[in-house]
Amino acid sequence: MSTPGKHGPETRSRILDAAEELFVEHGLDATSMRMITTKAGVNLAAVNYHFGTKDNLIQEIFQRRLVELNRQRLAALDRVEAEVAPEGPRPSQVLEAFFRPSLELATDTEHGGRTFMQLLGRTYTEPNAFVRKFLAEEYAETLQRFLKALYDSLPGVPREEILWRFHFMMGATSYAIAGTDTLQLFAGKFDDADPARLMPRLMSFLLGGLRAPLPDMTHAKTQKRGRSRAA
Amino acid sequence: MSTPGKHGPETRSRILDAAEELFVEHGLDATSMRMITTKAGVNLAAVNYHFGTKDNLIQEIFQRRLVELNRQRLAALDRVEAEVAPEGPRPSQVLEAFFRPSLELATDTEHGGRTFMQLLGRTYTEPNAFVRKFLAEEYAETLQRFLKALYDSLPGVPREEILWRFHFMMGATSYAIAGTDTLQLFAGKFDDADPARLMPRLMSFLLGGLRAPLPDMTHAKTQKRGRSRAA
DNA sequence: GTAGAATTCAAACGAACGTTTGAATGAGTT
DNA sequence: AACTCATTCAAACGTTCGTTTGAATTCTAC
Repeated sequence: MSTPGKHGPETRSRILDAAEELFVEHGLDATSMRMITTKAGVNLAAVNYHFGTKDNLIQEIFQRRLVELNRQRLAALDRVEAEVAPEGPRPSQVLEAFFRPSLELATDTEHGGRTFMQLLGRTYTEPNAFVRKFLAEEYAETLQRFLKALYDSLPGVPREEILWRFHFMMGATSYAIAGTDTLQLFAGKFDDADPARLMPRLMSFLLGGLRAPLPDMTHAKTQKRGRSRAA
Repeated sequence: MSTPGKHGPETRSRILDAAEELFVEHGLDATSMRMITTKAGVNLAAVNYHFGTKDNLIQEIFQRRLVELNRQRLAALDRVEAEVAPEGPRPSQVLEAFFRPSLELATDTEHGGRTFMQLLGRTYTEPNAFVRKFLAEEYAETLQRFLKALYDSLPGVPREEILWRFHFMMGATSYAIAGTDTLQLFAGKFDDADPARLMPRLMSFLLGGLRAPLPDMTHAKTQKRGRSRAA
């Protein structure tokens, strides 16, 4: 079936790399087959020959990266769980295991890692049903394990709150990676996008948010206006 | 045929409402003129007649909401600045002035406010150049005033750090509004999407992140790429 | 060196896109 | 009544889309 290339084994990867860049630049829908094949320097029909459909191409792009990314995340979680056997890992260690691999991938400019992470961040909110479906499948196991680890590391905190805060953290991280230009458009300056400095900045913020005092939900149902107390 | 013999100014707003919903559901590109006019129950040519082009329609949808949203934000900032004349507002008050109007708009299900805020959250990362351009223009003044207020409320904290954290906060908020279904896909349960409970949850998280200890950047500078070298 | 499979290629496919057209239809004015 | 002007309508415009086709080309193996 998928017997490796006889002719030019480069063609497949040339397409993948070109498509990845174009998807980041223009979005999934706005990137046409002709743009991809032109940039890759291959024939138009090559995409359908090697990948079948455009959706399949998209799926392969995400899979080749996500499988490796989540493998690293789970390995990191295994590591910290093995280290601190008795009491289990601390919340900061769980967060590090989850977010550091993605930030390190976002640092890699040589192999397109940064390109892909920008694409991934944008795709979390992509309405495309096909994309959302396998994104959920690809993340299911990883999310489940990390949420459990986070629950265990924060005994006494309602799981619903942890889930929400994990949601917030993923949003902050995605924007940090995907949309440097977003705030750049907004705020002007912002020349310093050095990803090596991003990690400590983001981790401080995420930990501060995760460990913030729980909100007072006593009259949250009807509350329209009013000042939630800040510690 | 579809509208029995009546001419009316409804056509414009019918198109706007239908388009807003469809843009949220399928994205800007994937929503066609024919989908919009069919849902609105108007003739295909009506969009071009009333709005000129599809891009103009998109722009009008965002403008009619964003102008009002940023007006509310600035009014709220004026209010807190007038109240606490001498020492200036506290960070929590600045954040409230910025984020509460958007969350309240996201609560409004009757007039499509929630629909629009989901669309807006997704659009922050939209590659569409046309959309990004006027989004930046529309936000320029508001962002500038709020960043200044935030700088003043946190004397001694490097502005670069505040800018980053504001970026993180916008990311977390956008995801909280736009992508409840994102985490829902990931995590399963999550039935409770009551926006009235979202506000205190989010504010606690944001304040915790904003006031987190500053990261230690002592040796983050020189390290460019991964840890290929042992220290 | 020739058979046969794998890959590339130029060309075309039908469908869907945003937009334009020109005639039909309505309400308001004189 | 007739005229005006804004709006609606069915139909078509040219373009681009993702995909398919069938012949050429290149590689592998005998």
